[in-house]
Amino acid sequence: MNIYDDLLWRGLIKDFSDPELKDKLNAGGMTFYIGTDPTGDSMHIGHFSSFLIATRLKKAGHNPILLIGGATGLIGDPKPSTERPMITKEEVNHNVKCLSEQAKNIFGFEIVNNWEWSKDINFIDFLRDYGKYFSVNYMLDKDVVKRRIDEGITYTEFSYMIMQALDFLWLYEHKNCTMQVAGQDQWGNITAGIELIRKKIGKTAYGFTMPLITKSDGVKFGKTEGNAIWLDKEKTTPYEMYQFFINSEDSMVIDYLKKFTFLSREEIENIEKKHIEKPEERLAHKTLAKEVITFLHGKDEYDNALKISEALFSDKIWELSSTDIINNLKDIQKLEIDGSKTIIDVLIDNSICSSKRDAREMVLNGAISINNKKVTDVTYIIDKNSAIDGTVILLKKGKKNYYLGICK
RNA sequence: GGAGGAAUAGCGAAGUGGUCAAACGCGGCAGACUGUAAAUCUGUUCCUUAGGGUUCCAUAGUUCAAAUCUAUGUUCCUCCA
Repeated sequence: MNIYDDLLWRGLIKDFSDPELKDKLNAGGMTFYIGTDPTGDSMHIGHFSSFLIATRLKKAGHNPILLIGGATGLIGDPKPSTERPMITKEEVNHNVKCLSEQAKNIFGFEIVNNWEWSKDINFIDFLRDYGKYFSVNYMLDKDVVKRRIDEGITYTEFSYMIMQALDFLWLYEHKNCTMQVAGQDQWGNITAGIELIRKKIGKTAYGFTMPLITKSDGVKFGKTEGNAIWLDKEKTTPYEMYQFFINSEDSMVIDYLKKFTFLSREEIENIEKKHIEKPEERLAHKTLAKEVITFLHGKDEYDNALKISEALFSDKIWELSSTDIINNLKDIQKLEIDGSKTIIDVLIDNSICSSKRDAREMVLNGAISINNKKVTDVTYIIDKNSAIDGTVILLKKGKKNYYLGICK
């Protein structure tokens, strides 16, 4: 299967700048870029899917460049809802450094920073050399701007698309970069770049976007309990990531396999068949977790995540000794246990519950287990006596949240 | 610069002097059923030493009593120039 058909089958193509691009994609040999702004110090699962497209294209013989927006990150891409809070220059620099390193480790692409060519453009030149190519009418017609007309948009964010357009132009001129790939929310910015290149130097550039990955209710994919799933294993442990994927909705899991893994069409269709026959075995979920974690963190981390998950969710754990537990569960969240405390205090001190009222409610609801036994007594004392072998306390909140306490 | 309007819990949105810790919806969390899925049903969602305490943009006031009235300020929106 050629790359275009493969991307199409995986549902990774949303907007497409030019029908000609299809043949160009299949021919290979294009230099293209994919960008991200340094809004945080780690990429999350949302970046992952789009960067994987770059890997797919690379495998098809294209040449990827990764752009980190050290300049555009200082301005802020307009969100559909509200103005972004500005982040400090120090923070941006820090994030640029973290993201560059992370991207290099995971994907190994050439990395550029648009600060390099944006920093010396002065305001007058900006207006004369670039502003002149954009009519306000054209800019107002962009979806991101339109959606902000009622809410309000500052001149700063309004200007963002020009900055991104000049990135594309610069890369075209200096790196022979002829294509830009991004998420669907970037479509307006991509076309602005294509327009600028056409008007200013009379060349044709290309671009396409991938659709936003959502859950079945339309909510953006990639968050759990309000937190993003980060690619940095210090921020989201492989175990947490395993749990995230294993809990994917049945109705979406095949779609995720297409978008997050390199498995072939035959392999995925085969898994889909088994998934439909025996959904309770969750083969698709397990494969998804395995593929992604192995790609990001390697086989050892995956094996460990799998081992923890199987231990916690199969009751095998109760056959293990305290030493085994400590060695095997290194990724689950730790509890501070010193001396003896009531269960309420333990829940609050470890931010498992937000207040005493909340903690008491959890206990009374039967949501809290210590070493797999439900605790419904709010005065229950946690100390060595309640620990396995006098050292290990495994606390569970709800069905899926485990915490490990070690008594010394 | 001028004229109007708005600001309520994570979000949306009721409430226009006491019966308001503030209806309702969404979201979150938990329980039941399951397969660590979805759907459904139930409970819960400011803090608490369970007596109460602190809230409705901010500050100052009126009142026995303020989310609700007054003044000033802040922010946002609409229209006019």
